[in-house]
Amino acid sequence: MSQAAVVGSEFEARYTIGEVAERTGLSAHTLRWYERIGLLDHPARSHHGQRRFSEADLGWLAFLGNLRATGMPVAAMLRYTELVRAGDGTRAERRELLIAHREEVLARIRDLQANLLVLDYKIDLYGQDCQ
Amino acid sequence: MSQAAVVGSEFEARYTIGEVAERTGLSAHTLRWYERIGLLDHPARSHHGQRRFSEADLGWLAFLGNLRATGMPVAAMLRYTELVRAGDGTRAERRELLIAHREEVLARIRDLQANLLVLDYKIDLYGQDCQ
DNA sequence: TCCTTGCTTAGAGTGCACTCGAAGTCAGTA
DNA sequence: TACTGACTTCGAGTGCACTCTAAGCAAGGA
Repeated sequence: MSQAAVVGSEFEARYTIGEVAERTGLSAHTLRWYERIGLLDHPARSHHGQRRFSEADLGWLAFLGNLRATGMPVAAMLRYTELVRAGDGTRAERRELLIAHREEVLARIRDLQANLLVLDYKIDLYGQDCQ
Repeated sequence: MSQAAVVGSEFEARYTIGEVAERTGLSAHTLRWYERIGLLDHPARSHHGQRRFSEADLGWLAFLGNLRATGMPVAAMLRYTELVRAGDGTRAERRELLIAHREEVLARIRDLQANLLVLDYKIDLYGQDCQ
């Protein structure tokens, strides 16, 4: 990590794309792609034109990571991002979107667990020695 | 469902591809594709050359459905299928394969639950009215 | 007779989420 | 001086799991 990253506020822009790639597990290509499609605000630039991401950018990427890890499609993440950009008037709608997504994730977990039972049963059968 | 489906043994072949499609939720196209790539044994044929699936075929498809629903890639399902075809000598290996898969699924569930906590937190924040 | 459902092969198309390549430039570091 | 890593556009490629089309034919039911 760069020395410049040791101090500073949430909005101070200091991480290079390479550093952010390492921290988030996304590739530099993907970060630029996120920016291009609108998932990510255009980050600050250094005086040489290189991207410099802030703590706030990292936080946003981490949240996108949560959505992604729970299987939200990019199109829905984009919708959410646009609501955030649209300001406080969209808070209720954002909340509903997250709640609907949570329901889907819960349903997926239940589904996985149900299917897991069948797997367990099959594994048990193999543990004995018929069929 | 056809009348012919009312009685008969596990190995009696009686379901048309359309009936199987309806029962499994897979399309007729996909069923033929499964057969072509080796996920499914060639089913019996009627005297006119049409596929006639047995109860046993349906059972196998249901099990494949479990694997699929837990996110097993087709390549791994194929590996498992080949082990089944190879006979009883592969039972230990099949069991290990299923156990390894179960571990992955459990890990995925844990991961979903962890990410869900963040979502819950965010939803809570929206429930109040800051940030 | 017409409609539905089935059959065949081989290949193309779909949707998602990246992922990479080309091709050239620029800045900082060892 | 050489190397590394950043920059640009933008289109093509990847991998997965289907999904469909074409084109023509056959059987069964209303």
